[in-house]
Amino acid sequence: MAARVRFAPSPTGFLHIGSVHTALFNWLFARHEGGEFLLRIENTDTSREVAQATDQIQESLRWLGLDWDGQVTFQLERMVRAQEVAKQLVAEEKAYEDEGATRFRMPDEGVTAWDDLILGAIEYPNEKLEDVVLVRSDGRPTYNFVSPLEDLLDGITHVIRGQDHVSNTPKQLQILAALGAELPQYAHVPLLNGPDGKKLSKRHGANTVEEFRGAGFIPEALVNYLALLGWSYDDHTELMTREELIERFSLERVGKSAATFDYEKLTHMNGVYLRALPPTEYADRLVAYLREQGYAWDEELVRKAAPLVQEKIATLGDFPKFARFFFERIAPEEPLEDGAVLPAVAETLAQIESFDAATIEAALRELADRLGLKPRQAFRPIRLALTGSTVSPGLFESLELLGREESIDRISARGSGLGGASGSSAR
RNA sequence: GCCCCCGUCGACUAGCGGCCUAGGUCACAGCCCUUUCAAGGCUGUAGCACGGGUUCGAAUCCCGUCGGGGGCACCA
Repeated sequence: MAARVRFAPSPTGFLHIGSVHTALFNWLFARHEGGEFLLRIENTDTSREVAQATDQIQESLRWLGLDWDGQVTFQLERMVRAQEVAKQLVAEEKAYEDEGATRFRMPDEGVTAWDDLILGAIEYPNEKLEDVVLVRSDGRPTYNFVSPLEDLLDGITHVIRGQDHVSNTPKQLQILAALGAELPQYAHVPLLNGPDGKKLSKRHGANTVEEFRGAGFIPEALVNYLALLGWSYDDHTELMTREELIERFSLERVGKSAATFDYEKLTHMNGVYLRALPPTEYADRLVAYLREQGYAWDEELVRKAAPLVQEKIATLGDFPKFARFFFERIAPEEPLEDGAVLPAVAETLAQIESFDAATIEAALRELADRLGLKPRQAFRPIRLALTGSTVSPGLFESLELLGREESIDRISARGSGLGGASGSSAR
């Protein structure tokens, strides 16, 4: 039988990165096995918020490239079916009515055991199993009942989920057994922690797919990084394409212990992916990102600036700060302690025949040499006057892009009203 | 409190009894390159939680301790 797995998020807000992690493992497993990856929404009502969250989840998965098979299913649609099954269980005396609710009769001797594909053999003493509520007194079935029931209905062969579900497993196993179901295999993947070892939360930084997207991470980097949390291919391979991940993924190589989400490593990897992009595609992504983020900067100028920053920034989100000076004048972040060279620079720039990076560089180096200045001494004030910062893209390329007139303007205007923005503004 | 799971550098991990004076990556430090910042190159700091066993031999197997996480709802 072909493998069939499912990702079953509850529609509460945005998709959390921890959920994405288990979704990814499900997806990689399904694709590797040539099986199916189902998307099931565990909704318990049909409010507007749920509808929005449902759309959001799908949008996030699409952005990540985690495509699912078949139609999205909703837990709520299975409510009546679940109630019927509960009645059947009562009729068979495997469950009983209790103050209006339906409870499952758990065995109180022996152990419930299963061979977890990741954790290995696990035994759970049945005496610790409570008679869980199957259906609430208001008629709504509970998670621990519907979830395994839906797995049965959907023909799920492998339940791949977070380790926070291991103690639910014996309960669900008992319910499934009472239903006469063929039991699925279970694989509990390690949880993700924040840098402080605690559960990943708001204060650790980006948390949801949307936040990572907004911060300028790109999906292939995020997917690659996430795959490496709790799974590894060998002792040295880290950069892998989507296809390589699918080809190499296996549950046998998934680790048992929780992993700490390291934003710095993700950022580094994102930079690696960004730099490896063909220039045109890099520009495309940058343009799309800036548009998404609400920047109204001139697209042609963004495309021209793109190659100047590609080698420099690790996330698309760094672009606005790093390259804003291309779009508006910026007051120097620190005083020009030695701006004496500037008039000579302006003059030089006015005189050179062609205003391209190579010519500019040659002329300015010659100027610095003539003034007996080291390159870094001579160029620092120029960079500051031009970009407002001591950190920027290549100086000569930036001058070329800015153009002769604007460059000279900025260099001459220093001290006199610099900071008055011109051109289009952001947000 | 009870139950379950986990425990290799600061972080992610390789290691499934001898190949380990423990390898790779991020971070960190130094050097090189360099118009700044990155990138890149080279070098380095840093780890088998602890204590008992088993074995000729243990990071690898067993037990205990300690530590961490998860769960114990008419939440999902």
